[in-house]
Amino acid sequence: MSRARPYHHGDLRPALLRAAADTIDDVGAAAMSVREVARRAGVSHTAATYHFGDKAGLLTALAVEGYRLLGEALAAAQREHQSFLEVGVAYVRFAVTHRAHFEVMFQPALLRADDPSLQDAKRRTAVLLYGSAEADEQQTVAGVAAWSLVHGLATLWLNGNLPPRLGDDPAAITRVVAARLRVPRR
Amino acid sequence: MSRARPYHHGDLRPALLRAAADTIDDVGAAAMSVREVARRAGVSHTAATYHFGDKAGLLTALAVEGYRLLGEALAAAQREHQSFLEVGVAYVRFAVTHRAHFEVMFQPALLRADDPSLQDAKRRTAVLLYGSAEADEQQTVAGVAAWSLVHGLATLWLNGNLPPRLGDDPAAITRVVAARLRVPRR
DNA sequence: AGACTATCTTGCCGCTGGCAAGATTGCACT
DNA sequence: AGTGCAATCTTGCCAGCGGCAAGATAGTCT
Repeated sequence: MSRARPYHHGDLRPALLRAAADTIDDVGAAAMSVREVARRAGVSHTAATYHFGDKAGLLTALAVEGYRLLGEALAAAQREHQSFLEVGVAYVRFAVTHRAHFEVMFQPALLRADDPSLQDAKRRTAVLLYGSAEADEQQTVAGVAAWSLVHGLATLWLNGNLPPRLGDDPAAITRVVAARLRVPRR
Repeated sequence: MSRARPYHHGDLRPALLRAAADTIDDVGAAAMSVREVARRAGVSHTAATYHFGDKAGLLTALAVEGYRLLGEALAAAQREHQSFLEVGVAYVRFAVTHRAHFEVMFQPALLRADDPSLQDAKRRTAVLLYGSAEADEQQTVAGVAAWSLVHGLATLWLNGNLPPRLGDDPAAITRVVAARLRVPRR
């Protein structure tokens, strides 16, 4: 067989990020181990440490990737629908379809909070969600309200704290629930 | 010295729960170790295992306690203010003043999801927040919207994702932000 | 007093994260 | 084409962790 795994992987960093996301999907962020992630990627656990420094570094990289993906998803929703509501739906959809990323992004205890790329990613997302620093206060409040609602809805959905009677389609639930929010004044 | 720690602690279970909450406040739920909790309580780590079965059992007991405390806080707010909004404020206040409990309550991956006392506690809280199973759909949706908003606001506050310009008083922020919610029809 | 049970400890195991040292490889420069 | 160098990955090691089995201690009931 030709593919007798070469000494140099060649594309290990993204492979490790994929393996980490898969592992977290399976066992949760808290139970994820660097060794298991490395096993899935077919390398030793210190190979992961080499690329990310330590476990927190790996999770931080995953969170940064998550903020990037979320930003793209939200921008795409805004572009396609020109609708505030559909951006919220895209937020919940992202949380549900990227459980691992979403979970890590909002557990700062697992991350290197001082990492510049992380701070950058968070700042960019914040601007998308509640406007830049120069926005007026009303707009900021409206953004925070909307973000809070969809964020809470997504997390409550993910950990099974929503009443079953609302059905099992997160997007549909979001549309119904978010309707209770007063439309933001432009 | 008289208190040369007797073989039998006498009140270990609650002492361990307190120690666990303190530890989580310090290092986060993921980094909490049974051994550290036991050290803080002055016993061996297997003493904790004896009372709670395993680590998930300890965290489950903490979550159950959290649901109970939250329920009491919400009921008190309702009783004192007769205000839907102030119940939401109490929710956020609880999250901020009981970080450890709050963190554990909403991370089911850390818990024994099948524990009857946990399911019971969750059910009771759900009734408080979005009405009983017999409530009409409109009321349920309004409850879910309100719960989502305050839950999202609390978690975003806890992990530093809110814009600084809103100030540093969670209760005040809640009042401003929750005002964006349409008042529930009675 | 003696038996029984609840509570807690010690000793052990495999797994984990991180460090140090060494092996392998690609690349730059000559 | 070869040679030095830096990047990439491995092996070996350590203390700390969670969980199990066995044993020690103490309160309770008769």
